[in-house]
Amino acid sequence: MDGVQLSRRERLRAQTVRDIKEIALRHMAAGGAAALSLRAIAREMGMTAGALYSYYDTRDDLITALIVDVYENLARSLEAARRTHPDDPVGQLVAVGVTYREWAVANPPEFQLVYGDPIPGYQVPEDGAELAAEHRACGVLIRIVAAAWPQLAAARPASTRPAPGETGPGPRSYAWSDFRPDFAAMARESFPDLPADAGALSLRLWGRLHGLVALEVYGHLRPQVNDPARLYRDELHDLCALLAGAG
Amino acid sequence: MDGVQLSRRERLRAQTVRDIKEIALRHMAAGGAAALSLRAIAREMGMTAGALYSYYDTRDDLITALIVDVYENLARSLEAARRTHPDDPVGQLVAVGVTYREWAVANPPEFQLVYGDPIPGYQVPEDGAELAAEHRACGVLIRIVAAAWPQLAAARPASTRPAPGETGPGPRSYAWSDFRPDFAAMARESFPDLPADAGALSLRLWGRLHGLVALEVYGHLRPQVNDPARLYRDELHDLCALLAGAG
DNA sequence: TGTACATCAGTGAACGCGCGTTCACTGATGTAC
DNA sequence: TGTACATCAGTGAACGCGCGTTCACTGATGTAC
Repeated sequence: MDGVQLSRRERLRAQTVRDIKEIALRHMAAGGAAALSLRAIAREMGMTAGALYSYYDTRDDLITALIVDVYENLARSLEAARRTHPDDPVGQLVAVGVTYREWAVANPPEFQLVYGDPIPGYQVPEDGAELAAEHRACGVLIRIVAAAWPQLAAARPASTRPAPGETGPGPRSYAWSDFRPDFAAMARESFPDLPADAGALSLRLWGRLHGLVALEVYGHLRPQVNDPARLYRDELHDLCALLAGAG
Repeated sequence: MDGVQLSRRERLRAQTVRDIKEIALRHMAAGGAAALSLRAIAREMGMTAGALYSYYDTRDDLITALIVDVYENLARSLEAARRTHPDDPVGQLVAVGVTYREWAVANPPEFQLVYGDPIPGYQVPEDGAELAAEHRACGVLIRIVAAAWPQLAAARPASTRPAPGETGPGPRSYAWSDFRPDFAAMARESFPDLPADAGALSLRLWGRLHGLVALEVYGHLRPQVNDPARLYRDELHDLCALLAGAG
């Protein structure tokens, strides 16, 4: 596949790693992220629990590998969705939004793992691997906002919608110093001239996508509405109005 | 307090129940909802694990009691916030939104318990107590939307913002049959003439409030932005534009 | 091609731990006369 | 006011369970000559 010749042993090993991860995610689907158990995985693989220690030094190492994997799959899906609408930020946002929801609904354990409760006893590794993976997923929205920004800036003087009525003065502008250095660096690396307001807008868009999706995945929408997807579609629709600069 | 004379035994018992719940919530703050353990609670209370069985028949009973408690505290807080701005739906929405975030940020374990991962092994009771409690919290938003609806309906012909550009035709209207009977009943009990579109709008507003709050509570905003509260404030601001009918 | 050696995935048993739950019991609190 | 009895919160020990991790080992796969 990737041109590197693998020995029989290496191929088996890679396959076993894939199996371990796949089973781990499946188990989480049933019992939540806290139900991730080395012994249970080994049992389903027909191995001894101790055997897993030739693949991961510790339970936390497995969890970290899963989390990084999940972020990367998500980022890949979102980026693919974005690319289906070249030169059309609004279309991109709809595609990414729909993909975000569909991914979450189709893979609840993955969603829980990265956006849900922290796993009891799990320590986030200090090498920042998780953070980098998360930023990659977030970068998709930044690219969309960056593409839309010229029109947006032209359509309205301030960077966000002006204040209606009695809710006080409109929001002030952001500066890049309002963001963490890692995040600012990630955004400005690809788009050196991007204003900080675009970063803020990206995060807010992320929040809007996330809200209904999180509620649905955790079962807080189904007891109320028959078709959560429709609600989400309507929401995406309004959200595009914000991006299109059409008031 | 409530006029009923309690025996010494009954007072002690009520106090113990309060202690149990308080300790349980505190433990969840440290280890997530999965870290809730009868033995750990008993240990901190200076009791034997078995002693807890004079208060709750089973671990799940304790969890149910906690969940209902949390929903009721939340609903009380939100309703109090709403009442600080009589006859001003936009002000109410801001107050409720701010309160929702502040409650979540101040009480992560409570937030996790009701909006986070399901607890491993926990079975939702069939008496619907949880659902009723959740509807109570949701009802606050419905009351706000209901109060704002006359102006909203006057400001725009369709119930939601018209479609900008190429995102297809605008959203269709909702009917109450699009919602679950319990939810529809809850909404129409207080507001018999409320159109179904108002129910949809309430849920969407809830989603918007929830998105940034969930991201923040689970640590997905702090690595990016210095002041998540400001982002949320800006978001609330736009959200009010939607409610005020000002396009 | 065959032999000697190194690698290493996996075994099986053990470790110490915390868990929810049950059960016979003790002893203080409350009640009826 | 005192006595006899009922209630019931809490004890302490035990149950069977699953967990992460370690360790000496076996035996198949791979490598060097």
